[in-house]
Amino acid sequence: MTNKLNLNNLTKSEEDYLKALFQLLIEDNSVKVGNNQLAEYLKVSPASTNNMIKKLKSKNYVVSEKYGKLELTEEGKSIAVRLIRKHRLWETFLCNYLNFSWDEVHEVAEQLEHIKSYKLIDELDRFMDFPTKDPHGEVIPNADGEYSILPKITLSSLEEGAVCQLISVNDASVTFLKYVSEIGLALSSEIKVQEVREFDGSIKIQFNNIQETVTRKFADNVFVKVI
Amino acid sequence: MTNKLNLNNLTKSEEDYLKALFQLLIEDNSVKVGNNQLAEYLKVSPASTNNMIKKLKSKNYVVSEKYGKLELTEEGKSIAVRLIRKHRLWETFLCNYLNFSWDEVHEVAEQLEHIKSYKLIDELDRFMDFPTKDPHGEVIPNADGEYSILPKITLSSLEEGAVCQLISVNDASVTFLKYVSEIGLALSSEIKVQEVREFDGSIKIQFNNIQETVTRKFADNVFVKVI
DNA sequence: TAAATAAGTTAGGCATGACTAACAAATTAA
DNA sequence: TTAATTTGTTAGTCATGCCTAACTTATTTA
Repeated sequence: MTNKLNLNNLTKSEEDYLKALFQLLIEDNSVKVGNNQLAEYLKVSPASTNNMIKKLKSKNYVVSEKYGKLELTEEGKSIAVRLIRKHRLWETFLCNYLNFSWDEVHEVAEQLEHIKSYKLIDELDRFMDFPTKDPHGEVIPNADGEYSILPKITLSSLEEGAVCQLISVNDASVTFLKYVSEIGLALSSEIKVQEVREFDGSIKIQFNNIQETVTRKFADNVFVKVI
Repeated sequence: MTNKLNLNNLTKSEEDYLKALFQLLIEDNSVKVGNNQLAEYLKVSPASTNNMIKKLKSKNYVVSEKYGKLELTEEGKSIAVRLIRKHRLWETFLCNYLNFSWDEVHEVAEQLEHIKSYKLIDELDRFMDFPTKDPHGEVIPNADGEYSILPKITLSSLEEGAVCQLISVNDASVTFLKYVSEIGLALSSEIKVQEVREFDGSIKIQFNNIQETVTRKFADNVFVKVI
């Protein structure tokens, strides 16, 4: 178990970098995450990333060799997981209690996840009776930072004829989320891959008696469980 | 009615200064608020305040002449009121739904009031069924920024023999709030001023068959209605 | 009313976290 | 195996918002 007592005097930026790194490294299970990749993910310049990584290394949250790949220390991971927990609990609250829709919660949760108070988030958790998944289907880490990282199978990775169930979607793009709900997809929807077109990677799918053709980019953001 | 469409691109600091100025000017009904007074209230140096006031003047939130008293424009007031609304709604939420006590809410609400989302705060308001007072007895402005500023009579301003009812307390000090609840005072408590001591301004009060002697400083932070 | 005090302002500095431009190292391809 | 490309680093700049020290203007009060 990692240190629970540190009062987390990190800046908003430091937190953003650690969370981004965690999502690239652990959630996306990348073999190598480099400086430029992190910069692109965060939409800042490589120079800014380089600076911040130096700082995070000096604080022992990040480890890397010069010109080498970036890695998180246990401490770094622990901070990132707590941020993810906060983000997902707030998203759940916004959706389930404050009438926010799927696609409206991300931006506000990005702000709320930086509020510093252990009591706040643990009480919010209790208030909602300890939810285990957020509105996008993502697992919410518990107060001890434990959670299962489900292997993320994208819809785009399936072959023709496969039948699957929608378990989560990438929440980072409002337009994507709007599109998902517009065509009628929802968590747990059963999807059949009818045709995969070599030419542009687009996929013809069927669900609830609806047929749709979606792009490769779309299918990359839809995570499924094969059934 | 003031402009509702501005998307409020103010920094946290700018918001803090506007809110502080509002509380000194309007809520405390001060005849004159100067640079140093504002600096002291915010616990920053007069030089910092001077800088920020320049910036807020250039943005038309503040008006003042060189070496003159500070004043808020309508726009400035409107922003401050919205911050106060957010602060008090969050305090109410923390107390009534998340098991926070009187003295724990202020610090977290100071963070939450800077979250930028009209929907968030209006939905929170609706969720709690439009409360009109926060846990410390302060009036919560409505979504249009309207609210009554009750004349604040401090316990310290009363004379011997006066009987009054506690309507609100200054929420800025944790130690003060702890003390208030420890001695058994609560909102609506009926208080009788038994003795005012010239020497040090301390006051002997009686409430719920309890007798207590409180300091002048304490009595300055307790707001009452004479009955 | 002149000196003392209080209040307000300016100048210059520092930390954070962005940026661009220039350069160095590593990787990939010809 | 060298050249091209990608990736990473460094140097220098800028805005924000804080600071101290020095200075100016206003207000008191002796």
